[in-house]
Amino acid sequence: MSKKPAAAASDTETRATSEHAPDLRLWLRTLACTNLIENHIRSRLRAEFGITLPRFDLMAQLERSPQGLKMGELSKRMMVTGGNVTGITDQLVAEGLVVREDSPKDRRAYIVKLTGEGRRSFRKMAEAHETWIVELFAGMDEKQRGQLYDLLAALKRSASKAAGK
Amino acid sequence: MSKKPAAAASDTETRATSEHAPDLRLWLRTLACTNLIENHIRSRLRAEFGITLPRFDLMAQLERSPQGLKMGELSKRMMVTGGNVTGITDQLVAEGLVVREDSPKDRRAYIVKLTGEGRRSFRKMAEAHETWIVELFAGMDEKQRGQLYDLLAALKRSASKAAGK
DNA sequence: GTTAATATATCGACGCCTAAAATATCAAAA
DNA sequence: TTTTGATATTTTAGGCGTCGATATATTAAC
Repeated sequence: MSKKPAAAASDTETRATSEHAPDLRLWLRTLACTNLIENHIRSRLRAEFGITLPRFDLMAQLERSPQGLKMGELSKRMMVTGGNVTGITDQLVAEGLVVREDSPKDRRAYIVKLTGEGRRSFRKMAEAHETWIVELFAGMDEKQRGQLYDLLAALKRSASKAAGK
Repeated sequence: MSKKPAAAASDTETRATSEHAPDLRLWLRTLACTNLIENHIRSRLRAEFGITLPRFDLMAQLERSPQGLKMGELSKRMMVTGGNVTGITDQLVAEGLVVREDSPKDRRAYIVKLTGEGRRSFRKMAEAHETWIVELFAGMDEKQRGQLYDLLAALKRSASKAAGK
C-alpha cells in the first residue's frame, strides 16, 4: 500500500488549500480580506448611523468633488452600473442628503451634490469610518502597509491590463 | 503641521488622493482591485457559461468538499448569510447541479452535494476560471505575488482580530 | 438641415444580499 | 418528562446590483 505519510485526518483542509493554483489561492485570499472588512464596515455603518454602505460610498465620492458629479461619473468611480447609481441617488435625495441639479451644459445630465445636511452628516460618519479602518489595519506595521499599498498598485495595473482597461 | 508649501493648481485632485489617512487609501485601493477582478470574472462567467458568480462560488465550495456541506457551513465559507445560501441553493437545485440530502445525524440540517452533472459542469467552468485569474495576475512577477500573499495573510489576521474574529 | 451615430440617464425584470422573525429540531437541565 | 436554551434552516421585507431596453439630447456626417 502506498501509504502517504500524513494524509490522515485533515485531508479536506489539505485539498481545500493546496489543490489550487497559487494565483487562485492568492485571489481567494484577497477576496476573503475584502469581504471581512467590507462586512464589518457595513454592519457598523448600519448599527451606528443607520446608513447603508453604498449610500455612504456615494456620499464619499461627492465629498471629494465639491463641484458635484454627473451620474455617469459616479457610476465610473463607484465601479457600478448607471442604473444602480440612479436608485441609490433617489434614496439619498429622498433623505435630503443629496440634490440633483440640471447640468447647464448638457440637458441630458444631472450634477449631483451633497446638501449642507449631507455634508455635515457625512463628515461625522467619515470620522468614525476612518477610525474603524485604522483599527482593522492596526495589526500590520508601517512597513507592511506600505508594501501592501505598492503591491496592490501593481495588481491594479496587471488586472486593468488583462481586463482590457 | 504648519508648513503649507504649494497648494497651487490641482487642488481637487490633490484632495481626492492625499486628504485621507494612509490606511484609508490602502483600503480603497484594496477594494478597487477586488471590484475590478470580481466584475471581470462575473461578466465572463455570465457571457461564456451563463452562470452567476455566487452560484459558481457555491459549487466551488462543494467541489472542495465531496462529502457535502451543510447550509450553515456554506454560509460560513462563502461569508454570506444563511438566507442567502438558501436562495442560491434553491436555484442550483432547480438546475439540477446540486442536491439537498437530509442529514442522517440531524433532522434540522441538509447536506448539499454536487450532482454528477454539477461536477462535470463545474470542472469545465473552473478550468476557464483559473486561466482568467492567472491572466489577471500575470502582470506581477513571482516574487510580488508571493509577497502579496503573505501580506494579505497579515491583513487577514489584523482585520479578524479587530473585527472580533 | 436632416440623418445617423453616440452619450446620459431612467426603467423593468430578475437575482443577490442582509437583518430580523418564524419554524423546527436537538441537547441538556430541572 | 418538561422546560429551557441553543442550533439549523427558511421566510419575509427591503435595499443593492446587473443587464437590456427605452427616452431624450448631443454630436458628427452628409
